Amino acid sequence: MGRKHDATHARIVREASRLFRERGTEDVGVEEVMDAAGLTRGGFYAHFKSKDALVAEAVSLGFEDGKTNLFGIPENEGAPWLEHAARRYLAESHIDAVGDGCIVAALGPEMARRKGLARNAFDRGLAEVIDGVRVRLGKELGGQKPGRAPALFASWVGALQAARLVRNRTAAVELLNAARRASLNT
Amino acid sequence: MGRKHDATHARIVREASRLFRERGTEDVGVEEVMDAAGLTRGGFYAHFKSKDALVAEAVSLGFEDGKTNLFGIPENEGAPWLEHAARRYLAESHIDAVGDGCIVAALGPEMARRKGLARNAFDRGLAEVIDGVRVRLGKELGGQKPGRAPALFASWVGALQAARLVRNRTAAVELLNAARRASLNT
DNA sequence: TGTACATCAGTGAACGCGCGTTCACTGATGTAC
DNA sequence: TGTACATCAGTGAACGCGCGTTCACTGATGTAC
Repeated sequence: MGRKHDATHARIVREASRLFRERGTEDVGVEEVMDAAGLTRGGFYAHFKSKDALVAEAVSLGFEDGKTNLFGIPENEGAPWLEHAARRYLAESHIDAVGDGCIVAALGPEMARRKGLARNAFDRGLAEVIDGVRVRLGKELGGQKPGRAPALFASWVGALQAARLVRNRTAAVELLNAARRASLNT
Repeated sequence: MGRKHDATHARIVREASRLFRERGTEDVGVEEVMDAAGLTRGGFYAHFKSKDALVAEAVSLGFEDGKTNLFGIPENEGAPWLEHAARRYLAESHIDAVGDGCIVAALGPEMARRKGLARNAFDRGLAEVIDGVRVRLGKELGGQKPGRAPALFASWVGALQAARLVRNRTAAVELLNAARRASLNT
């Protein structure tokens, strides 16, 4: 279990996380993930106990990406966190960046049906994201409306999913903008 | 193509629509759908050209269910449509009623990745639902805020998905209530 | 510095298995006279 | 009303194929003396 092993492991997880977000966990097989990492199918089980274990790690990485995007925003900026985060999450570029985008928007319903390691990893990640939103929202609103965080984040997820379903790009961007305005009012 | 054929066809589509919403279109096979309809695998292709064709019909039926739930509300009641619809869509019972519930919340992201007949049926259904929301909202708000409908519906979808992901039932119901309150304010 | 051996990281072929799809067949229902 | 035939609706076995998983093997790297 040397450095090379760890680096390869991380590469597999990163490719898997991207592919799963782009096309779902059922449509992407072990071989395709290993191909993307520049390896062959057989080596997979030297790194993961099962595909479920890979999905779990890929999900956790997805949440790390998500937390970076949501919370990795300069705190000492003029505008409040909520405005920054809403603008970033509901950006037009997020419509296309499926593989690097929010894992809840990409895999939420599919994870809700799932059991095992992957589901556990998803539960943990989602709780962390919502807690993060709650904390930052609480600071800005001075402790009022503590229960807003989960529904607020959920409205962003729904908006992004809908924007990806709407074929008309202008309508999709308008939808994101309307969701952002609704988030900032109140 | 007699009456019996049509009745069987409808039964297959209904069972398929329920199973797909409950467990996704990839995890549910042709055999399981036929089993649920009390038939054997072989008869499937006397009814559908392909599994994709079945998914398309199941999706359309799902949207018919959804439109009935959203718009089949007595118009001559005291409270406005928006309040009725939000209360119904964001009801606690909708968390559990996956197979009979909103098909956008169940299959949205998976449909966004799809092509073919099923995707076309989904696009058509979603556009009809959003148009319906727009019309009813326009009547009540007297033509102001015409662009709110898509983001409003999307926020409901996101809230329902999130409520299904949250393991704590109390927190899930609070999330739905917060989403409802946010929909009614503004 | 060189040699011998152990461990590591990955290869490539093979395994069951379940899937979507096809097809020859069968029993039931409907129609013609 | 009865008989002969055609059509209908569904059966059950079989087909390729791709999947997750296993495993014997190999070349490269590291370690001991």
